[in-house]
Amino acid sequence: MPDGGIAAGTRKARAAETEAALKEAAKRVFGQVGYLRAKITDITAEAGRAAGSFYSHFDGKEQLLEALLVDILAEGDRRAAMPGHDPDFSTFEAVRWHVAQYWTFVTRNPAVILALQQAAMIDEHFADRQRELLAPTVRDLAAHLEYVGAAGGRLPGPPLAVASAIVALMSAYARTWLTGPELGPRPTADEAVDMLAGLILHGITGAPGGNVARSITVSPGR
Amino acid sequence: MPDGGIAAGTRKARAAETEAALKEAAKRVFGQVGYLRAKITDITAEAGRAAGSFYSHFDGKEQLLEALLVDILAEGDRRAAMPGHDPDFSTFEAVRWHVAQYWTFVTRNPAVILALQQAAMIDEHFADRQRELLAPTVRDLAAHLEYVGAAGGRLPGPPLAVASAIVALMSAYARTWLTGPELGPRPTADEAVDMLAGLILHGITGAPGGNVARSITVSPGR
DNA sequence: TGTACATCAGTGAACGCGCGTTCACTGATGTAC
DNA sequence: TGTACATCAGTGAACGCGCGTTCACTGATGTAC
Repeated sequence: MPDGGIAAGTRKARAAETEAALKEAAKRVFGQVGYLRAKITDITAEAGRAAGSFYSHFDGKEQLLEALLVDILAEGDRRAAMPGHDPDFSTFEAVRWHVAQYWTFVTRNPAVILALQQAAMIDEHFADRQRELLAPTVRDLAAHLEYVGAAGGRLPGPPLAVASAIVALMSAYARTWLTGPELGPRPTADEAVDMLAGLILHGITGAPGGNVARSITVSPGR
Repeated sequence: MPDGGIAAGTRKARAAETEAALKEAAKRVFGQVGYLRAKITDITAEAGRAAGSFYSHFDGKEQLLEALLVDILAEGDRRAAMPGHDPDFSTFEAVRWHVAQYWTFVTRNPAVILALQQAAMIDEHFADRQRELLAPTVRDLAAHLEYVGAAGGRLPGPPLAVASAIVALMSAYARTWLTGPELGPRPTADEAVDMLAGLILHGITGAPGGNVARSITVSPGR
């Protein structure tokens, strides 16, 4: 970020810089006051620009959120090009891997995820967007669960319904974890992931807990 | 509800009637467009009253929601005066009983619950209120889980954290169930409760499922 | 390389829409005598 | 029981605040010759 005055750069570069500044400012504002309460002028002020500047880059707050979503999805796609994972869901490691994936995604983009959750409450478009975002995870989980069923395990319900419930569990718990405060002491990210994986695999009756060697750790959001 | 014109009743009765009409209208409007998008004039129109009438009864939308919360909590307290339930959480029945309790509460008051969830996103007061509302359930669950731990079971984490996750699971799944649409076919209320109870008790590896005799069924919201 | 004009990113005061909130008014219920 | 006045629930047009959005303007970058 070269300070203005020295090397101003081309027009396009300047515009791109402002657009990026607005996006970063929006994430900070969303993180502080949430999407619904965030005013356009909060965002421009945080970015150090005039109010009118906003509309040279976005049509409105919705379009800005949409742009942020596209950004994190693009990043997610890059990450998705990964080696195939273990389909055997009867091992703690396999389950934990999925939970950790999800957890990393959420903690990397907390402001955008929270913004989407809020936007989805009043805007049908973003409600759809949220479902789209979670659908691949649900389907992937459901496929694993069918494997469990085929291998003789007894699921508590149809694979798709159980997968939905598990995703609901993860996103809801992630939200309470992100926004706190909770009743007890807040678990660390690794503890939270261990607990969720244990709960998903074995419920409340006997689970490996956190004392199993981990091949995948949760990377902290930077 | 005697129609106006015949027996107008006393002033107080008339006022109480209007207040009740506003509350009922609010529930309908909240159910249709949600709390955040609901306008005061939507509510008064739905109740068949003039806009100004609203402020003879409530100071604003927040106070109206607060009144609705007090109503359902009062009803909940009446219900709470119930025979003590089985503390042994290793049986499917005991777990299912709790899930069914929660499910009944939510499906009886869907509009108010959804409104609270929305209000909690932008209003710290209602965020606190929501935590207050769930805290007894979390603590009750945690107590049961300690019992499980004492009886030799191995929990996936500290009782309070596991209880939090379970409550998060129930409320999040209830919300997707209420607001739909989901990916697969929507389970019935009994199926949903069976699945949640099975998931909580045994996770995805072997659970009684729905083929166990039920002592407590879910009463449909009327 | 230099000059004149065009284009564009960004500015911030002003505009105006939507909606919460007020208030003078109406008609009916309650009270005093 | 009857009359005159007070009080109150409800009305709906009007007001005004907050905030999104516009737009005439500025100074700098790009282009034409």
